[in-house]
Amino acid sequence: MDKSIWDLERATVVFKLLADRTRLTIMKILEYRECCVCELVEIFQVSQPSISQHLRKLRDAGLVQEEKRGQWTYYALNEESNDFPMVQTILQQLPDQGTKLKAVQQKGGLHCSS
Amino acid sequence: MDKSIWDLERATVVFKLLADRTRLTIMKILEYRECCVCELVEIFQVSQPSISQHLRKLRDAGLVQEEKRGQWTYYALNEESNDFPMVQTILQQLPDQGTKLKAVQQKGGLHCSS
DNA sequence: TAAGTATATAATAATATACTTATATGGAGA
DNA sequence: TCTCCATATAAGTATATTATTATATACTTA
Repeated sequence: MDKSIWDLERATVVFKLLADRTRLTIMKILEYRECCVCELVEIFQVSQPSISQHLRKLRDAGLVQEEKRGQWTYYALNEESNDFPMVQTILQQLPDQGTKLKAVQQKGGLHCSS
Repeated sequence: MDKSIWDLERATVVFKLLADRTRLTIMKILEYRECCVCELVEIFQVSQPSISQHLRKLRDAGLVQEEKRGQWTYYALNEESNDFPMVQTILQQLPDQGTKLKAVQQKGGLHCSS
């Protein structure tokens, strides 16, 4: 359990990032497991650049980290972030989004190793 | 303690409202006690209409409730809101802002009964 | 090396946000 | 009633946000 006090200024930054349906869902999915960009593109009804831009915002703020493996880029929650306890506390309250990921896996067609 | 699961869509709405320094601070102040508009105007470095507009957004979303008493309008957290548990969980993590209110009281000059 | 796939970036457009000043409304008291 | 004070609303402006399409980059494999 998170006992820390959140910096108010920092909280507004994090809230702004989470105040978007796509980004908030991405974060909850990443709480379930790390994830390749192509999987996220499949899940949402928006273009690939749009997903990339959302991921960049989350990464610029340090909320997620990227790791390139071969042709693919994987994103994961950044557990080293000072904001991680805040993020975790919030994500824990949200309904599971893992099923979205499973649906994409089921459907097949992606070549990433997830 | 809040055990409820937050609706994801609703969470983005609340985060958007709290993703502003002024509004987030107002909410934390109102957690301390209900408050007259004129007190809030004193606390922040923005114009009175700006405060009114922030309050309206919070009220339109049901996060706060207004009550007119005589010449003054008092705002308080709306504990009846479905979002109140979420709001409360968040506010509890933020640093106290009650001192801002006390500073205004000390300074005097306001005629409201707070 | 050519072609295909995965991802990022650039440019742009539509919309939303948050402030300002000016003005309206409505209660309180002389 | 006239005026003052508290608050809300309107209008305008600057900036931010989020999507799109077009294009660039980089790895992979034939």
